[in-house]
Amino acid sequence: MKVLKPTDSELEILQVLWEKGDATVREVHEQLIETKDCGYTTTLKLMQIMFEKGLVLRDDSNRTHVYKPNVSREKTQKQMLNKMVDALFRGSHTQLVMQALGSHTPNRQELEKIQELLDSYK
Amino acid sequence: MKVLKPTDSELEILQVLWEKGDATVREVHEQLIETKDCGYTTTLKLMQIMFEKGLVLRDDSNRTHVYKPNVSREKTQKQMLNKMVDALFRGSHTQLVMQALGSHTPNRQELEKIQELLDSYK
DNA sequence: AGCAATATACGATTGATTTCGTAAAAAGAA
DNA sequence: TTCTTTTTACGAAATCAATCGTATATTGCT
Repeated sequence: MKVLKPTDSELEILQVLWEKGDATVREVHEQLIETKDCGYTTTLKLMQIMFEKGLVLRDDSNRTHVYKPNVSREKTQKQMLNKMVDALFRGSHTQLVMQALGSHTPNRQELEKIQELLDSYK
Repeated sequence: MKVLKPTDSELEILQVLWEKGDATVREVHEQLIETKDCGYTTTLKLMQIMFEKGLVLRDDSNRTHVYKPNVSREKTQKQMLNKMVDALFRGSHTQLVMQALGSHTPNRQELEKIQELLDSYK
């Protein structure tokens, strides 16, 4: 399986699809224009390209096509995290963890979750 | 100050400059071709563009210009980390930390470092 | 002085990303 | 049926990223 690297715009669309499970172009677009400014056909075109790339699946048995993700959130997270670790943290995951923890203080609940995972490694 | 988002190639060059402190195009290029394949003028052009963007400074008082970073590694890390948290982790730094920890087991020393930071939050 | 090596400048190309306009088909309303 | 709305398809423009070729200047060597 080849590695697919979603672009920024594609990630925005994947976000919506991951949240909803599946969605039409209209639904995705309505969500997108909350935070960015572009026309309907732009969203459509992007999703068509994503389909060609295999990033999403679509059901075109009805006039209004329904799209759903063909890459998992977790896998994409891992992939892009690894890329970032290589490009910015000299390959050290731990450095990235330290930086992420350092720039944002977790609340009590989050602390516990992290502690749990940490303990499982000891 | 405007947010500058280095491209992948620019990050590769910044890596070298961060390591060395400063460097000529030749020095950067020699390092780059260890891992990627491109011509000297390509590296030169990229560094010139980075200068125009303000990503690097350069001393052109001598024929051979000397470049140095104009953005810190740390700040760039934070910036791109935040972007990634927004784009992929629903804004949750903790989610990113969990994912990073989960996909790569830290060794004893790293565990301690993380534990220390964690403790400082309790 | 003449030649080779090295440096910068700059334009051009290629490919990917993002955007939009327009056309055509389908569905729905008057 | 006729008009409007919604949808997909498609092509094209605009921008950016990455690459290279060529020209020109400078340095250093013979």
